[in-house]
Amino acid sequence: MTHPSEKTIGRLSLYRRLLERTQREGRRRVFSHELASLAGVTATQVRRDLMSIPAAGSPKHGYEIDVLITAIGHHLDGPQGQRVALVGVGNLGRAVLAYFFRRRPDLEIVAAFDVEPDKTDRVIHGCRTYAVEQIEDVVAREGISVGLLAVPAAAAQSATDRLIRAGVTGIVNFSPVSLRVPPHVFVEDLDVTMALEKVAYFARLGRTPARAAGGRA
Amino acid sequence: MTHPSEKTIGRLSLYRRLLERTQREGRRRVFSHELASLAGVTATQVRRDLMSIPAAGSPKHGYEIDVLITAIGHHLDGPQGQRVALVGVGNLGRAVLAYFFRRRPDLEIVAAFDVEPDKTDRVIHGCRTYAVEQIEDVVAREGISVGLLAVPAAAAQSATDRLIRAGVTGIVNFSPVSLRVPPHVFVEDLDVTMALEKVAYFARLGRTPARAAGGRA
DNA sequence: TGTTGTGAATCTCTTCACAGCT
DNA sequence: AGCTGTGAAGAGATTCACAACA
Repeated sequence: MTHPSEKTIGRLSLYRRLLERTQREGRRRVFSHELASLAGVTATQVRRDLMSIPAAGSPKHGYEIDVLITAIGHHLDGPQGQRVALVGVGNLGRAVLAYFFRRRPDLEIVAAFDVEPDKTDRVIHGCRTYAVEQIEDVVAREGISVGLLAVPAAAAQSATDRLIRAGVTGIVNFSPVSLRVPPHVFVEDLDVTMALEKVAYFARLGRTPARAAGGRA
Repeated sequence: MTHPSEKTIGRLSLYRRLLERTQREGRRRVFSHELASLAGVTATQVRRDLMSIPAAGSPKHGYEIDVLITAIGHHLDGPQGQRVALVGVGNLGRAVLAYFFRRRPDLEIVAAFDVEPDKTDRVIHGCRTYAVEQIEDVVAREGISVGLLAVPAAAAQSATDRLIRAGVTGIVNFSPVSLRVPPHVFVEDLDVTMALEKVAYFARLGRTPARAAGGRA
């Protein structure tokens, strides 16, 4: 029972959402092969991931959904939630704001930043917007630990530096550049261009790269 | 010299963009350790990836940037480009349209679809929009092979089915559900919720999962 | 019988180590 | 000396195979 790997953490996040949906449909229990089918992975993979929680199921009835959701939350979520800042209030930034508005109260986007004056000092989807020069002050004052970076490539590194100076230790990076960060800061890249080129490549080849299609990456 | 893996394909796409930028800055040659530094990976990784092209460098001067860009393009790109369809013209869809407008002529978004009548039969960032019922007709007629899915979770599977019926063999999926697709269709998930939860987890732990921070995933 | 939990085997990817080149 | 190209080793992730259980 070692620490869950990055891949496992990602899948646990996915399992939780699938379980919440399954629960809303009225189900109380699931088998590993059912959850696996929803997630597009193997049943063994699901059980292996759940070992790291750890969550116990019964060979007769599978896993209790509410127990599983609680157990996953106990490992994924902090004890008192985490606050998030968004940098870049363009189309993508607004899409992210709209998506997370009131969706995850324990991962709330509490401040957004932009360079353009007509996008600052406003409230968009419940989120106050500021000028990028205020990142250090506001992020530190609000106790924000996570940053969402939705700015053009040229502005990405300086925004990153500001976030890290203010105490952020994790960044979701939508911009198509590799960020330079100190070793204690975790970066997850969501690179649309890379994704599109990869998909175009395998779409053209008409084959999937050595794994069953439809599975999560 | 086997087929490049999915990870390698993603990195080659990244290298190409970094090389194009380096070239615009006036450079003619790079060493593997320079490209590695820009990409956030090791020099050995870069050379290993370039082996699959294959691209040859000289121990004296490194790699010729224009040769490298051509060689990568020769493997990543199809001979006559590929056409892309977008489903979902909300905030996210418009962000994607704006980003790719005239950026990659060989991967052009030539049609967009939405359910809402006020978003259809228009031209947004040079892209014609249609009703989702027209997906089969338009995608087949335009010879589109790649789909970008930016719709709410509830609409994702039916949009996927339409795209696949019309001949699409690769999908970039922004929606937080696992798509059911036949084995010949490649899906790449860009799941913002999963990314945010993963980042929040490692931000809280203050450690990076068994690799140097700042590298690409 | 059908499922969970898990050691062992397998597979994939990354890094090491170094020969060969200029 | 410093780099490229690459076989081999190492690390990590997934799958196999099966004991234990209800």
